[in-house]
Amino acid sequence: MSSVDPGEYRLSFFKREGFERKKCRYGGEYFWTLNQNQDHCNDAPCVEYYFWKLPRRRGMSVRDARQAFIRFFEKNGHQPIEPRPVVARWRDDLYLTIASIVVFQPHVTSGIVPPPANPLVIVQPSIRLEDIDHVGVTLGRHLTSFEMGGHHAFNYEDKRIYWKEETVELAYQFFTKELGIPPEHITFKESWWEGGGNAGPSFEVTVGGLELATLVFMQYKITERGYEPIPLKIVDTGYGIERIAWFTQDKPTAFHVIYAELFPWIYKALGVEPAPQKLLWAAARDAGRLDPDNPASLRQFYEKAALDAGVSVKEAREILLREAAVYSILDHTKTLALMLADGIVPSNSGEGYLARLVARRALRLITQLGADISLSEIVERQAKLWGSDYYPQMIETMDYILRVTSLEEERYRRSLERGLREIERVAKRKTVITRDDLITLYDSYGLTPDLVAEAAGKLGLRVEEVPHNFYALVARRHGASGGIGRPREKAILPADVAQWAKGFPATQLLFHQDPYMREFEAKILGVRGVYVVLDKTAFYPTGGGQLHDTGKITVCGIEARVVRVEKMGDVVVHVLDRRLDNCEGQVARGVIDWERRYSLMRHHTSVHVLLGALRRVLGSHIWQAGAEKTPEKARLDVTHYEVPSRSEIARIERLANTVVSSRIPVTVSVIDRNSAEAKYGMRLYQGGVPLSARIRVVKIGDWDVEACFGTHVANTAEIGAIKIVNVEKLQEGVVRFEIVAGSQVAAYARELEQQLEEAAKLIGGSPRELVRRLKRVLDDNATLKKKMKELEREIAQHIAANASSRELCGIKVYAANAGGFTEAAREALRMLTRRGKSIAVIAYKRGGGVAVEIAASRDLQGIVDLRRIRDKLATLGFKGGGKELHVTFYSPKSQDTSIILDSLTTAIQECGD
RNA sequence: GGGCCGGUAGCUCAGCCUGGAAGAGCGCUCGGCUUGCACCCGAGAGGUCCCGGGUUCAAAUCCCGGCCGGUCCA
Repeated sequence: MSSVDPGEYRLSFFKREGFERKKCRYGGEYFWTLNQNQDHCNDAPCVEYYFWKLPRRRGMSVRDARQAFIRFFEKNGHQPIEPRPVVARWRDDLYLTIASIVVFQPHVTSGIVPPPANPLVIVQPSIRLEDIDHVGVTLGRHLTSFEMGGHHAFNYEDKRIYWKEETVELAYQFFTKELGIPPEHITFKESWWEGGGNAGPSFEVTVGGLELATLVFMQYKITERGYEPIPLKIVDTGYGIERIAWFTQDKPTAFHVIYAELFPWIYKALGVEPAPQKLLWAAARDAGRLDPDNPASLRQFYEKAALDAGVSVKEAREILLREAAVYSILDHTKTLALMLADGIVPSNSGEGYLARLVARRALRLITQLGADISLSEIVERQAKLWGSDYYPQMIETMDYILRVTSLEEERYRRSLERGLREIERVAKRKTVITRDDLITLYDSYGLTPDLVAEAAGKLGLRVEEVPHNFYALVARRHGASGGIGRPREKAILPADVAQWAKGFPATQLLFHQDPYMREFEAKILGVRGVYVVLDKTAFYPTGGGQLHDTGKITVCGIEARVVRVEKMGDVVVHVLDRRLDNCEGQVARGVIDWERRYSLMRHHTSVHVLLGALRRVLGSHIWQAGAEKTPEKARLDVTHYEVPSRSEIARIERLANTVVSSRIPVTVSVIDRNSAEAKYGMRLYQGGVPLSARIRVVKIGDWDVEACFGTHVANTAEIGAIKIVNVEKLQEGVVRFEIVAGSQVAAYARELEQQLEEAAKLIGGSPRELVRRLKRVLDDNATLKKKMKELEREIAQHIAANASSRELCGIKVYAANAGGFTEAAREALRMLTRRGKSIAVIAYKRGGGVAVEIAASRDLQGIVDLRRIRDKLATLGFKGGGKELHVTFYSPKSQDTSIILDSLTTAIQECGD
């Protein structure tokens, strides 16, 4: 922000109440206050925390603060809205809900969908992991999960709700009346907010050194030309619920307030002695000024706390870091419980990785403290605590939460073991662990430098000093990112065609009016080569994971095949196998390939049925991660933490088929988005979120309901049958189910039959006897293998026994020809050199030529060097080499082996000592 | 989605850097010792060195591609 018009912040509210605009003597920001003597902005890092000294309402818990917030704004004309999950599944550019406004982006903020209420109030659990390293160290300024209270107003050009004046006044009323803060202690600091392509002026509301709220006025769009006003002006406020609770209590850190119920217990569970109150308070007052990224600031922080508390700096640092670890564990376990309760499956990519990251951090901290408690035990406490407060889903999904947490613990334990073995391996080779080693150990095994140092110390290894920018160095190894967020669909039509198609009115979708329509007549609106746009169509375009229809279009005496159908916005584009020039304006007759379409419909409905079955058998964390329906089969990728067992798969299949035989009607309705969400929740959005005010809802009785564009059968009975034909792990946290339905079940069975028959034919016998025959063949194979081995051994013995031998300088020299028995040759070499003082030469055929392998008994180590006969063999056309006691040579020409053997023994004699 | 690490006996792994006769411990089988045991002693069986290609006289080892797992990061 370079030059904001000061007028943006000049409110008549300030004038009326007597606020003055001043400039902070430290940070230089402008702020508004009633206190004529105030010369600072009242915000960290310009002042230390002193809110404990202010008169104010006392003793609010997080729950109290949340309720007070909602009730105050409800009283002032706002409608309370239920919070959304912390997993932002409706966003393709974000994994987690990081603020209350995220709930309304992009559908409401873009103006397409009206807000569920206006104005509204919401307390939205939010997760931000950017500052995860600072959690605890700053004694409460940073949290990975927090509740963001927001009162939002959406001002349309023709409908104004409220804007800056009312927003600031509401905040002022809330803080003075609800929290009892003396007006002269409230500071409104001028600021500028940007995010998600929008921008606007904002006020930060600070009291006693603590920022309690931010009031944002979204009014610009950020473009290449700069800021442009947007028609929809949005009041976006964020009140820190946890901070408000902390503010009202005389507690040194936010954690003492948020986790009051867990407090004595967590120290005992972790085996940590709580920090002395004096030190804690000394640190707490100064914590607002701490810049945890700055080593100098950290040093000062500990020095000051030590001085104030009268302890050594070393002691202060140790105690406070241990405290920070306890706080972080509290923070991370709550965040993990939140993530898991909303259905995240930990994995190595996507939002799953974020859950694993949080779990890993907590586990490492537990390890660091040397505590003897399982992560799941702490997570269970958190889930019980918060589940009975604002997050009932934690209770509902408790089994899943605990199951997955202990799986993560197990995983952590295993990779820790793996890493420690790696350190041992390094220890064998060298005595110092370098910085590069540290980075590799962290990057490949997840071992943090302190864990390495501890393990290395035990092994007597020296560890190089950890670079201050360690994590930056790790990041540097990872190079450029592959793009943020979830992958987007790529272009399917040539750019010029896509552009052309946009010029037509929305195509009337006959397949939605009647999915059973096979033939129709429509007017040709436009033709561009093989691309055709009609005023209405029964041809389904690829979308929602369902493949397009095929068929034919007859017009002006031409019959053309429809080979592909795509959707560009609201316009359906038919791709033909020939050009339809000069047919524009004519009425065309379309006929779709019904077999294909019906198969697609059955598969599509089957996928919805399957999803319902998966949720019931595997749990409510099951979300669609991808789907594709073709005429041959359908596949559904879902989030799950392991490949389901055979019995689970059987249960899923049985349940799905029960739904088929229950003859459940499939109903489709296009309804207002807010009421659909209110009725069915986020579950609706399995295959992505359409950006529209009304959504198409496909409902299968009480079994499943999804927002869906596809064509469906009218009753589950039409599916006929569902067969799961394949289940596999697609990637960590995602399992793929492949199914066939309807007549494809028969096709699948026929294919299996054919395979059985083919196998039976190969093996001899009928399909019925296949298993029995196969067992026999495998047994035979094993016996044969064994016999072969014995035979090789016997041949080896034979070769060894028949080897010519002569004695040279007290060393026996054997020579033999092994023909084509390579393995036997090796074995014979071993036999002949086992007794000592012996050398064996064996020739055998290999490829088109002849190989010679020479070995000496181990007791000749240092006495003979077989490599010295290399020159001699080279004259015979051999190449090769080896070690002192074992050499191999090869000649591509077939040679008389007896001559070679003879000359070799001579050579050995010549070389012999 | 990308970087890094890994895949060798039923299990846990060594060997790979520096190419040259496939290894250890546990488990298994048999024998001995023992009233019994997570005891001890001896012998033995057990291998697609992940898959495919390349380099080489020679590849578990080096190079390329793929599959699978781990880990860090988007």
